[in-house]
Amino acid sequence: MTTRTKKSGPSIRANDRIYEEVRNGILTKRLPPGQKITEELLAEQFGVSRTPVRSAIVRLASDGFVEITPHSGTVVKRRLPGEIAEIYDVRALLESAAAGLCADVREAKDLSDLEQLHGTMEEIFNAAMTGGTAQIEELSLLNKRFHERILKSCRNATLMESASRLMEIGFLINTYVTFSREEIGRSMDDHRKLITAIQSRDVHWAECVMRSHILGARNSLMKDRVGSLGSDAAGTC
Amino acid sequence: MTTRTKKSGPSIRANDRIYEEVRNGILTKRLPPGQKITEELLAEQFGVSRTPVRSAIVRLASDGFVEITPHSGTVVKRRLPGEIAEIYDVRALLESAAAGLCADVREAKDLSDLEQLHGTMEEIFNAAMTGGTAQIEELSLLNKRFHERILKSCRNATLMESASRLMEIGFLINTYVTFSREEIGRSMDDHRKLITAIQSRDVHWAECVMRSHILGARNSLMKDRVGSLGSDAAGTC
DNA sequence: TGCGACCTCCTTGGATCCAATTCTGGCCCG
DNA sequence: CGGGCCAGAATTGGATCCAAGGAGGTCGCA
Repeated sequence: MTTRTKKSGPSIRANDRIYEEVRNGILTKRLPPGQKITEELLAEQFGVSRTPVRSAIVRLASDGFVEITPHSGTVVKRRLPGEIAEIYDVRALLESAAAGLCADVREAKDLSDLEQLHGTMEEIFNAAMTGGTAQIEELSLLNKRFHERILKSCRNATLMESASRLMEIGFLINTYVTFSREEIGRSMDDHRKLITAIQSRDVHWAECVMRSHILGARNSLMKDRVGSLGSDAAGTC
Repeated sequence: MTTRTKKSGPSIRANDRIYEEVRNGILTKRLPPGQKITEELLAEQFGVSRTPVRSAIVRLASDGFVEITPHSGTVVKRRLPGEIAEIYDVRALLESAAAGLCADVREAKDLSDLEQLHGTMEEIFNAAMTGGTAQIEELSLLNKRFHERILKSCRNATLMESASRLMEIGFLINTYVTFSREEIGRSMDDHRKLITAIQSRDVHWAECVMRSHILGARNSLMKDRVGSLGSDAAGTC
């Protein structure tokens, strides 16, 4: 995770802009793993010198998005397939704990936010079911927000940060992996149950649902098939 | 965590040297929280230009050791007291899982390494008991190695990395916090039990011992007292 | 023809200079 | 006497230039 430097007011460092942009490119797979990144080229594309580009690349490397080999070059980091399972295992650990804590404190604002996020997701999903084209990217984003909202509500910034970090790297892998419509439906059911568990302050239930939710996604990802929905379904967890 | 750039052979980048050195200074509290860091000064101290210093600082910021405010300066990051509890809570989660996994696979090399580390710690501790001056720093380092060894043996690099990251930040806080001789003794008992649990492949026991071990340390740290041993005892977990 | 050494080009690492911004201290005015 | 404003100094951000190291191609030799 990057300790973001405070961007106060109108002064945006080229540094930050480039970091953000390139990171985005990597997450959306516009810059695929193994893609070579040259400072010169980026500098040209952004209309700046190599200096801010270098800063951005150093940060990207520090955050695990790219890999620098001295005097040779920088490439978008390749992730081994096994890492997917690892990441999801750790996410299951951290996020189930977060869900439990969230159920324990159960603040009204947390619940209403989760309800709203889930409601929007259901709308989009149902629209897709009734013939509309699935806004998969939108669903994926909302899903991420849902998980992040639970992490935030556990009142442990360290836990939140550790898990967020893993989520981002995870998305870096599974964005193009497809899930079936059934799997997405099950995922949304999980979210529903999660909200209910938190609502009823059932710490243990919340933990178990979250763990099951994430390990389920892990299992789906492990049997790398192409999915029965479209060709562009996105991660469900 | 920093994705360390491969330092192949004899070519060491000034970049890396400075990062390592400053990070070390922060961990040993030679550079206390809130300490201002100027590129110019560091450059002078290391006999290089500001360029590699800037790279190092960017990495340090990315790894959460310092905080950059644009055009203003860089300071060693201050950690709120509450973060200690947070970090130990998450460590308890991650490392107990690692201990369980370690007990599950139970490879001979893992056990012998742990035995050896523990043996050395006992020697130093006993020497201190019989009148010798306690090598607190040495004990602290061995303790860190012990925990890292368990993390390594769980065969999940992601888990290891997440936990290591937290351990380092933790040491950043509690290096000067003192533990009593009794507490250090209890901590070593925990390690002993941990080895036994792993030896007998008792996954659940290993998990519980580790969790208790870390939460115990968390509790000790929370009642920030000065301790009954010397004035320089170090973290026990 | 295959292997190895060398050489050139490409890319990054570091140094230095200039620009932009923010902080500080002093001064003026109310 | 206090607060706000302005200017200078200090410090970081960015640009450009030069150096160092590595990868790939080519030529020569066995």
